[in-house]
Amino acid sequence: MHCLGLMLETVSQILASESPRASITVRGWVRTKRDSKSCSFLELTDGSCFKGLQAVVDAGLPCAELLPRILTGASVQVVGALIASPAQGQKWELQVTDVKIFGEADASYPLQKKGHTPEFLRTIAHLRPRTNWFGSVFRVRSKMAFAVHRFFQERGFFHVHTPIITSSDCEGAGEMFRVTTQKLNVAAKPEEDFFGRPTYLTVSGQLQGEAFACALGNIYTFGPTFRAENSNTARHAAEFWMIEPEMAFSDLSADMTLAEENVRYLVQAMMMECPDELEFFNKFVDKALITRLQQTLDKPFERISYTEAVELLLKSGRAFEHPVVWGEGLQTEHERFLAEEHVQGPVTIFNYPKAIKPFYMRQNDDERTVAAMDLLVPGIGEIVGGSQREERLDRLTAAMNAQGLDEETYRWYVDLRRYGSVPHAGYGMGFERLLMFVTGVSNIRDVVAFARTPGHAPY
RNA sequence: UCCUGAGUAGCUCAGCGGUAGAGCGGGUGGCUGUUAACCACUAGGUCGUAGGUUCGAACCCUACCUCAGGAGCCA
Repeated sequence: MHCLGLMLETVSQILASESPRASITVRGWVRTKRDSKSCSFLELTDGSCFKGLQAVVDAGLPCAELLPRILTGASVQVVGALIASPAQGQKWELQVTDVKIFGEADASYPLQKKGHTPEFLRTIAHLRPRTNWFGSVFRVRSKMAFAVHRFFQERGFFHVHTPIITSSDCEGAGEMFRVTTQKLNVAAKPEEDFFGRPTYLTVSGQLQGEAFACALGNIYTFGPTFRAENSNTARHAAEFWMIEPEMAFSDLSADMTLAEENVRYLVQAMMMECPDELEFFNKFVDKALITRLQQTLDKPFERISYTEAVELLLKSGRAFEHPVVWGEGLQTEHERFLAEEHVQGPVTIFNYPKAIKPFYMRQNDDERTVAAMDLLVPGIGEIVGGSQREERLDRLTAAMNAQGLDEETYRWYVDLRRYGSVPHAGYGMGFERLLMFVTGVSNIRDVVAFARTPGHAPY
């Protein structure tokens, strides 16, 4: 029936045509059909770009008999001539000579030509990429993932594949998912389990990343991470992707600079490489999106020390729900004030109190703070968290003891300080949070293909 | 996990003690080089689940489930 051996031009390529074409073939899905007396208009999309191709089927053609079976959602092949469209609304259209149906879609197809809420579309995550909205999100996601690699590769960073299954938690960055082959309801005997010890899905590739930075110089990881936290917010998922560079012979200042450049590079990539999607998001998702992204590029990012930030918050005269106290973590409302009102743009907070940060962060000379940094962006909050790592053996082991960590588990990590230790620094950037920032999408579930959240993994 | 709000037709919602409603979407007919077309007709519902109050519950009460917004935790 259909010859599928040929790689056809995509709708994206066809719409970029310079001149009319005698005969082309297009395969895709019908987004809408509009019938007229003399002809029918099919809006075809193959997923390759935001815009669809209008195919015009003359009512007199033999293949027009198929039209009653071609409803919204049907998959078809159309052959015809690409001509300049005589009507407003599109540059090109296809004057159809032949139509074939791959698969019909009946009236129960949920994506009828009508606006749908993101909440409803979440319940049909297997079909939602066929919508304008989610098609755009996932094209952007792909472009951004490639841009992440480009950013680091252009700077000579090596991509390291750190393990997904691990036996070391990253200082309890979050609750972990246990990985086991043991049957339920037997007494847990980790020494008899598959790996002979308790293992988990990784919460971060940082510790292993440090090992490779202390060998290859500058490295990055970019892969899935898992948190079993019972977090029910629009900004948390149980499975998410994290970008984690680690630089040898580097300090907090260089770390902050890299993070800032990284965010700007990806914002720039969004604006240069996804113009149709950007315009769509700006119109239907977040009307301030383009303005905000442009400001991100125009203005240097600000940096404020934690201590300064606390002073700013205290001086603001704001009645915060949570009191501002030096030594406590910054609450969401505090971070929002700093990024959205004080700076009105991305801002990096650095040198946090030692007591609220994990053991591996480098102690500052003041003995009260560590060389940690969080990059906050308006609307989302923390998008990057990083630090200079403690490279001094005695300081590191002291911090581990103070936080009650098992030396044996971290022996290999401590070895990095025992043999040829170097100052080094790195950070973690939440890929989904970055996507939320560049698309204006306000719920993390809507930038993940099949989102995993507490009580929810239906695919 | 906590606080608040919401679950009624395929979708978005109205109805808030007395016979189940609208718009969109679907079907049929009409009109039209159409752009989320338009006009007429039509089909479509255990009112989230389980109890309770009442002569009578979509509506009031209780529990649970799901979703959303906010908080905590974080990326």
